[in-house]
Amino acid sequence: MLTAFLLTAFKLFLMTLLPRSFFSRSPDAVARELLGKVLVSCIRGQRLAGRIVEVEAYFGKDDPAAHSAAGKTARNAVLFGPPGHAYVYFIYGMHSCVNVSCEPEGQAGCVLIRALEPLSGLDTMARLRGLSPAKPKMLASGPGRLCQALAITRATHNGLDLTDPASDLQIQDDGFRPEKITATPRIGIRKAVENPHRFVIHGNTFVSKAP
DNA sequence: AAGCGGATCGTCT
DNA sequence: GACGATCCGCTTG
Repeated sequence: MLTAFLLTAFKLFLMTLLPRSFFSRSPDAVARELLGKVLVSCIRGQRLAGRIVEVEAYFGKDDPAAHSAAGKTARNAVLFGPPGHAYVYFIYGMHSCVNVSCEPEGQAGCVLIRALEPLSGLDTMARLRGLSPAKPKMLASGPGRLCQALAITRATHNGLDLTDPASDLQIQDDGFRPEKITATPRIGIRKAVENPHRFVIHGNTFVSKAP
């Protein structure tokens, strides 16, 4: 009991918030290095957290599949702002998906977070997902699922600064480093289908789809 | 195990 | 007025 408490305290102590400079780079580089980091959502004082195990890179220039391909609009404006902010969009009439803006201000690259390995707050995640009992792989394996599990919506989270210590949505580093990363084509798009800009932690069972 | 279609609505043409 | 960076349940094999 005491040991568990000390381990938890030590782990929290080791947690660091990723700085804005981390995100002010190419989406490919940010995507790869986001694997293994921890996405944290604080909802009504509770900490819902999961390790990022699957991501996709989208580019501000020369990427027909990106939401920013046709230029800046009210919907995608966050992508053209400073790096390290949440771009949350609503899709198919019922799902939310969350991205992190990358590259310097004015360039619209981003990384779509596609799957988490749940770490804390699993009971609440299951309730938010409408699942009982909680099957861990059903909680946050998929971009729509993870937003539902962490209560992320466009109305509440779009534009949040993920590098702000006071933010209710953060990305933290707990020291975990993936042993091997696999690159595959991106999922669910119809343009630029071939380019391998989807990255997963090799062998992780919480990815949304087998490689 | 894999494939199909319905649900559902904000955004841009 | 069409479509989409999805999910789920149902069907078939």
